[in-house]
Amino acid sequence: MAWDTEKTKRLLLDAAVEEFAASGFQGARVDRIAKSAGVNKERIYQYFGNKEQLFATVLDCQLKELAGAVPLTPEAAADLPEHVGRIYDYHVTHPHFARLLHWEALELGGDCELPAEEERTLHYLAKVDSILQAQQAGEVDPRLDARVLMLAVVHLAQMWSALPQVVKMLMSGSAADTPEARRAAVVALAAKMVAP
Amino acid sequence: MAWDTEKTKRLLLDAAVEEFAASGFQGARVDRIAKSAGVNKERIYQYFGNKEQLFATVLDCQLKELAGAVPLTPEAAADLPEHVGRIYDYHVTHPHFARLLHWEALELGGDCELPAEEERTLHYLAKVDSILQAQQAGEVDPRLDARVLMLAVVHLAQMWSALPQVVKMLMSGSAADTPEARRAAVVALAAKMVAP
DNA sequence: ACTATCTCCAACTGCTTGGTTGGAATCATG
DNA sequence: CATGATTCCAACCAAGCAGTTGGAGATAGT
Repeated sequence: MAWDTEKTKRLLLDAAVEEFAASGFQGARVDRIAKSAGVNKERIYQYFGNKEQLFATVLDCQLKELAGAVPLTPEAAADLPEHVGRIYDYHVTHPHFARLLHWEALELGGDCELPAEEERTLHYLAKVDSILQAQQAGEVDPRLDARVLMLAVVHLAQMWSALPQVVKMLMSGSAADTPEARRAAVVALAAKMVAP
Repeated sequence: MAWDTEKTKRLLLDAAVEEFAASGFQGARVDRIAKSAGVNKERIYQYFGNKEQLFATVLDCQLKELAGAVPLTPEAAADLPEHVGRIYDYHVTHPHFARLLHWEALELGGDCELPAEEERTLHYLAKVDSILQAQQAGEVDPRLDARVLMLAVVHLAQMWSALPQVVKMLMSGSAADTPEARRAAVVALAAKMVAP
């Protein structure tokens, strides 16, 4: 049987995404990644160097994707609340992305060089620019700083996934608490926030 | 010299708070806690059982405190934006509390029994009640679900501390980005959100 | 002052884990 | 098909870690 090193690499990366999203860097076990990928552990060191570099690779790929996943074009910025809704949808279908983002926040913090920092910064700044245009077009309250607004959008959109334990304590046993209601709630909140 | 076991306990707990806030459960080292408290490691096992129970104790104390730190009385709920400002202040002066909250989110999640769950739930529900009263008094938009509003308040208030790397990428090199401006921004956002 | 009990600590144990190695199987090339 | 490079893997290693132990110093009751 022929070797398929690309496939092995991909298997490892996918397994690593799962493991790191679930347990973070410190909590992740290299053995588990290898085992769940059905690949020998040693491959990780040949392909990716070591655990730290594997983590960096995972963050690099996934967070790049996260920043660009729901594009905020100038047209999309005209309806910022709906955009928040779409990010919310993205978090629902890709729960490990938000987790990686938070692991990055806690384990790396804002003090050191980040994976894919330049590229992600550009992504964010492009979005800020779209918001600026929407402000000039009168579709978004021009009194708010566009960057602050962008940050608020990010946080509103992940309101339901960032602190599940708080959600649990607040929402325990509410029949009306459905995914659709949650989406509608963040969209409504965003709408009030950006209204001119 | 007389023993002062209470003091040793407190030294250990304080050191544990620092260590767990900085590194989470998996990342925290029992040796480091003991060393930074200036106490022998074995004391931890005598006083707190094991690492896990120490972590639970730390979360229990600190998160109880966090939930009750900035009380949301019915009167305070009348000016919800200013309340958000006060929570923001609290996060600025107690940065490890928010970190513990996020470590709890990532490492425990919403699926298992939480430390001090009942007490914290009561804290939160009391706050929701205050918001409900403010809504009836016409000081807060009555169309929004009070619990959702509470969740949004929590998230807005920690907008600047939860994802420092995103803040960094968004705000890099902005002279106008001061603590006062940040506070004013979250207060303004909250004001628009809750306005009837 | 004697003894039982509590507080403290240095050194130790055993397991987990990141990382390595030596060699077998597979492939590409001349 | 011979040779050298590459992919794969089981077993191994050393370090770091949570948790333990045995005994020394301090205290309180009698």
